[in-house]
Amino acid sequence: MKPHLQDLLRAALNAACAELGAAAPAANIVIDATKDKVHGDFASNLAMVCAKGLGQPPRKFAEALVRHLPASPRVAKVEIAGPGFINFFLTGDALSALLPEILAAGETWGQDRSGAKGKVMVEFVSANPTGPMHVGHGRGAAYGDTLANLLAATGYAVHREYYINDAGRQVDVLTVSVWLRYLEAGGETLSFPKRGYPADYIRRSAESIRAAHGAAFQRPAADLYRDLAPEPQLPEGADDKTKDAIKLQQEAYLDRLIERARALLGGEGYAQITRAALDDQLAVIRATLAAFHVRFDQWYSERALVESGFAKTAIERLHTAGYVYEKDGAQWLKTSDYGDEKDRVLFKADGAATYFANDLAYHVDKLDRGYPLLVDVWGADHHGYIARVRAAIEMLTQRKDALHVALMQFVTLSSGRMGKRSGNFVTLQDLIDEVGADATRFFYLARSHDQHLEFDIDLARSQSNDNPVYYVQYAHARICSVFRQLAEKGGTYDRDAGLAALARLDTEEEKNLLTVLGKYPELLQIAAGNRTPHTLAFYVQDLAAALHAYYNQHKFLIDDAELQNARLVLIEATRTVLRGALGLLGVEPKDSM
RNA sequence: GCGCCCGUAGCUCAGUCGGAUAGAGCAACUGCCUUCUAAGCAGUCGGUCGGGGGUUCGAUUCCCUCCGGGCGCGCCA
Repeated sequence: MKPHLQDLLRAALNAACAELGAAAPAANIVIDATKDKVHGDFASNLAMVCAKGLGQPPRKFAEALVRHLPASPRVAKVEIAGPGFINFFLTGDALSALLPEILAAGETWGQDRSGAKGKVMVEFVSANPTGPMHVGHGRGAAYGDTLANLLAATGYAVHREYYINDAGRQVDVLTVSVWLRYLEAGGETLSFPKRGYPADYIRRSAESIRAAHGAAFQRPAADLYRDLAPEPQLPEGADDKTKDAIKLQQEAYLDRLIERARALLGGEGYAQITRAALDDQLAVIRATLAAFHVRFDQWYSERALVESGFAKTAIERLHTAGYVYEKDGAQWLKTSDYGDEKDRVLFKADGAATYFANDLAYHVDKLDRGYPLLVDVWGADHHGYIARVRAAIEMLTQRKDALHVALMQFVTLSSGRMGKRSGNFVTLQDLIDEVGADATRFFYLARSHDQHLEFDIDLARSQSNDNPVYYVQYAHARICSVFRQLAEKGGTYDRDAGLAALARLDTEEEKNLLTVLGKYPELLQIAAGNRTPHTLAFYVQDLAAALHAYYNQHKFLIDDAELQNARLVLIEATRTVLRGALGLLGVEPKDSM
C-alpha cells in the first residue's frame, strides 16, 4: 500500500512543482501509518518537508499536492490536517485485498525466502562448555534464534553457529575440578581449590567417568600434594587490594595443580578426562537448547581450530599484510589503526595464543567460508571487546559493515526468586522447567535487547490473564475453536464464497483487524533490518488484541451464509499470520488452551 | 578518569527516518458471560518523557552539559 501512495504523491509533487515553475525536490516520500484513525489510515509530511525550499506555506502547498493527486480506487478520501499533514483514507476494498494473498501464500505470507540478499552467519550463545547455561545465555539464545529466523524470512541465506570455547585454561580448570571430585569419590580426602569449579554438576561428571573407566584415574592424595606449597587463604576482612593479590596466588596454585594432574595422569589420561568432561557439559547445553527450540546448523570447536593449525595460519595472513609487530617478546595486532583504543596481543611472550587470536582466526574462517555479513550475539559484559574484533575484520575485508555485534543487556530475576538450584545460580534449564519454553522465549523477546531485563518468573509461570504469552496463544486457540464449532454444528466453510463477499467486512473491528494484518510484511522488514525481534513480539500482541476485540463484538457462526464465509476468511487469515509470526518467535501456537 | 547501554504512568516496558492530543500490559476503579473458550471485551484514573541549555515550522527522538543506575577498560576467557 505504501509504495502505491508514494507513487501517487510523487506524481502530485512533480505536477505541483511544475505549476510553480520550480524543480521538484529530491526528497524521499515518507508515508506513515497513522496512530489515530481520525487521521485516516496513512499520512505524509511531504508538504511540510518541501514547503521551506519552495517558499510556500505548508498548508497551501499541501492543497496544491492534493489537487494534483491522481485518482485511485484504493483511496476513499484525502484530507489536509494540522500543520500540513496529508491524510489518506483507504477504501474497504484496499484493506481486504490482502486476504486472498494471505490465504494463497500461507504462513510464509509477508516473507521472502529467496535468499537473494546473500549469505549471513549468525553466531550466538557460544556459552563456555564448563557448566550449564544461565539465564543470561537464554536471552542470547532466544534473540539469536529469532533474529536468524527473521533474516531467513527477509531474503537472507542464514547459517546459525555455536562457537565452542573448548580450548584454553578454563578447560584445564574444568578437567582438574572433575578429576579432584573423582578422587574424592574414590575415597581420597583433599581440600578443593578455591578457584576451581565446585558445583554439583562437576561431581556428576566425575561419577559418570567412574562409571565408564572405573578407578583408572585414581591416585593417592599424597602424590597430588607432594612438595606442593599449600593454597594461600583469604584472611577475614581483607581489603580489595589484598583480595586481588590472594586471588592471583590462588590461581597460580590452581595452575600448579593442573601441572600435577598432567604429570600423574599422563597426557592421554588427562586428555580422556578433558574429553569426558567437555562432552558432559556440552550434552547438557545441547539438551537445554533443544528444549528451548533453538537450532544450530553447526557447532564449531575452538580446539579443532587450534589443532588443525588454522589458528596460526590465519594470523600469518595478517602478519604478511603488515598488521602484526613484535614488542616485549609478544606479537601485537595494530588494531589502533582501525579505531581501537590500543593495540592487542595475539601471541603472548611465552608463545601461547590469546583468546583474541583464536577468536580472530575463527572470524577469518567465517569470512573464508563466504559470509560477507557476520552477526555476533554477545553479552553486554563483552562490549569492550567489540572494537578490537571490528578493527581486525575491517583489516581483512576493508569494509566497516561486515560485522554486526548485537549486545544483550543483563538479565535479572524478579525479586525473591534468585533461589539456588544448580550450584550458585538459576540455570536456563531451571527456568524452562519452571516456566515452559514458550513463555520463557516470549518474555525474553518482549524486551528490547539493549534494555536491562527483569524477568518476572511469577508472571511468566502464571496460567492467568496476566500472562501475555497466553493472551496471544488464546487468540489462536479461539479461531481454532470457531472452526471446531462449525464442524460440530455440521456447517460448512466456503472460502471462495467468502472471498467473493469481502465487501461485507465493513465493521470497525473488521477494518482494524485488516489494518493490523496489512502491517505485517513491513514489520518483518523493520524487525530484521533493525535487528529488533522484540518488535515482532509486540506485533503479535497487537494482532491478538484486534482479534479478541473482533471476537467479543461479533459472532462468526451465523445464519447469513455469505457474511459467515467472509468472516471466516478473515479469521482464517488472522490465524495464518499468527502462526507465521509465532513460528518466527519460536512459540508454539495452541489449538486449545 | 575514559568508553558503551540505559533513565518514559505506582510497577514492567514500547515509541521506526524528528511529526499531530506520548502508548501498551499490570496495579486501582466501573461495566459486560443463557450466545463460537471471560486465559476475553469496553471504559475511568494515572506523565515536569531524569534536570538544564541548544538546533527548527515541530524534539521522548538530534547536539552539548549535569545528575542517577548498569557494564567494560588484562600478555584472562
